[in-house]
Amino acid sequence: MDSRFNNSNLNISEQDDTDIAQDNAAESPPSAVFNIDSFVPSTSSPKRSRRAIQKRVVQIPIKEVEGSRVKGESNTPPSDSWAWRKYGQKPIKGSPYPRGYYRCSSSKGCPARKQVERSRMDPTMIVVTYACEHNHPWPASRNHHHHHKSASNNKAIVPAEPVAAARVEQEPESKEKFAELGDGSLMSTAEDEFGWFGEMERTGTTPSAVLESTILTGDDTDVASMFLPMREEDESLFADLGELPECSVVFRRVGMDREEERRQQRAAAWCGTTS
DNA sequence: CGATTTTGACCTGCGC
DNA sequence: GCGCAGGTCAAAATCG
Repeated sequence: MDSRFNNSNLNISEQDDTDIAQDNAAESPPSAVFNIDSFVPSTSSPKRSRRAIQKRVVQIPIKEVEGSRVKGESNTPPSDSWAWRKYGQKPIKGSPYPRGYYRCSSSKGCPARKQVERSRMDPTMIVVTYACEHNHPWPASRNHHHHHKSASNNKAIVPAEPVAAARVEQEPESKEKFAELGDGSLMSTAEDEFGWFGEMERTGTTPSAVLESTILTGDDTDVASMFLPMREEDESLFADLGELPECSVVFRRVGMDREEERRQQRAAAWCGTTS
């Protein structure tokens, strides 16, 4: 239906965090499509938590990122407007490409994280998953001053701020499923539920695709609020996203947690403070 | 010299 | 209970 999202180049998928939120997943989709793991530190028990987490997935053509020259052209995180510090990398089971884990370095306790990996389906695409708390805005980009990439290794990561993201994964074998998802349910849902979805396109950002999802855990009370249109914060987030390379796909996920606020509060404080 | 990346070890959730 | 996957930590190495 949405020709815009119909590009075979883009793949958008949504994952169910149901697992995280609830033990019984109505249907556990085969590992096929996407799996979103909780970005949340294991410290928090996945069972009933209330922390809200936003996740956004962005797909960017490697071309745009062409930062990989000598290094391992595996996954070069596209530069956004925030600062990130890589804290890990792991090979992913069905994918020939590793996944890099980044943490926001704009502000000290910033909880924002992001994962960067090459799309299995489209090796030409880089999938970036941003994750952050729903309630707190990303820290101000600290790289405002110097915005050159850290040349440490050829990596071009400019300070970026965390947004929230979801990770997109695709299975080589279950492309069909994927297609279905991307095509219909998901997309429509997005459109219906979120007006911004459409706006984004208009904005001229021309992202390949955008997806937003809300993850609820335990309570549905907040669900409503979460689903509602985005707030200022969200907007800003998007604005930031606008900086992303053209054809990018953005997904967003929101989840809620309950305990663990402590940690987050701290973090939030940091980020929110905009130190 | 400080900020980051690299990389293997460690930890946790999940499925069998 | 064990092993697999995925995510994070931490120490050493690098970059600027």
